[in-house]
Amino acid sequence: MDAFFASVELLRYPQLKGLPVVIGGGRRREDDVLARLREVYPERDWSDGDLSRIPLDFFPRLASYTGRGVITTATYAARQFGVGSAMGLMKAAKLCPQAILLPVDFDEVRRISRLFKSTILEIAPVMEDRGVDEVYIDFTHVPGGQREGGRVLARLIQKSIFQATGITCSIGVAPNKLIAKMASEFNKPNGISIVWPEDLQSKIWPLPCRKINGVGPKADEKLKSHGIHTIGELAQRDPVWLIETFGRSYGHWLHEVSWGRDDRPVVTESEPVSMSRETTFERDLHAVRDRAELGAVFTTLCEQVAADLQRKGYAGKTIGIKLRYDNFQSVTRDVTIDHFTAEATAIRRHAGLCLKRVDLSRRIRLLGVRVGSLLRADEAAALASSTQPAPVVPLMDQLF
DNA sequence: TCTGGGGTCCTAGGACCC
DNA sequence: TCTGGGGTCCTAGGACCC
Repeated sequence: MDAFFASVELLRYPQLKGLPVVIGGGRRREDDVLARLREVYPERDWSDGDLSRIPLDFFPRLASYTGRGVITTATYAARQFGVGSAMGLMKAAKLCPQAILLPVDFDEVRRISRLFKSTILEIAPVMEDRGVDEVYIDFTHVPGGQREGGRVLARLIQKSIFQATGITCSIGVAPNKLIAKMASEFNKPNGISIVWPEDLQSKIWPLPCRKINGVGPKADEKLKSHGIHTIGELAQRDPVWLIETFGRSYGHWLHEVSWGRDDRPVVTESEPVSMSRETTFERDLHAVRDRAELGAVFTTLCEQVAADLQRKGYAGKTIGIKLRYDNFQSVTRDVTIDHFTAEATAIRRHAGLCLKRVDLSRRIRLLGVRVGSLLRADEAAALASSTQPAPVVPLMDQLF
């Protein structure tokens, strides 16, 4: 193996080990739980989230949940009941009513996430950010990165992350990102897996196709309908047939990944393409009957996107909205304007026009606002001053 | 038992220009 | 008036990921 890629996945809330706990729901009554716990048990250190000595009946049971949230993550004890990430909390309550429901502590997650990444960067500078709890690392040019197939370096990273955050992670090392990602799942929650090119048949081919990063529920269903369940079965299919069945690009890609081939580099820097804010209402709203409420939420979303853009230093020129109706069908509308903006009023104005182009007679469960075609704010400003004539001073301003 | 929020990328048709 | 091909941009929807 001449290149070594590692996929590192951080595992949250290890201190809840053994308890059936489900985390999720967000922004609801349960948000108060941690605050209440801090009040009731002020002597305890809540920064490490150690809940093991608190009476269980103190916590809200999942069975009493009535909202619309989904599970962010669940302990292994809760997963035994079939609950897991992205599952609706109402469904989870049926499967495991005794589970304890905790809100997500977003600030804490962000803090740990930053610590996790900065710790890795000190050891291995070629790192790709894949979200709050996941990164790819290129070990190839890290001194000692190839000793024992990468295991020595992986061990050092794992140990350093644990010292910095108190949280465990699993690491997969392989010749490319695709295999490294799959390898990182072999030895959860605190393992290291090395997969060599010659391990393809024994370790990768027996896996279900769904384990491939990029094969989701739809593609998996279609593969199954053709009798393809494992990656090995996929690898045996004629690439021409795959292209005919799944399209030129996706079909070719399926063939390549089934043979463990992936030459994507680890990307250390990237510019955002869009920024958005969206919200699902507690109950479905109607454009006419709930006009005031909808209007207020809409304005808030526009202000939030504008604030996000300004804080991060970007401006965009494609402004759009997203609606989800009560039947879960989504529609989007967007418009591209002739200049870059990060202003809430401008976003609100153009998004408002987009809103007029969709069916507003049906009940709405979600509303979102998006700004795309982003450019760094300084570049956008330079562009504006170089391409536009001197700004026209409005008549009223000239007069007064 | 209905399914969060924040993203990226791909596809496909149509407009428009050369 | 009909007929080209290529390239780019815009828009809408959808799959997928964390």
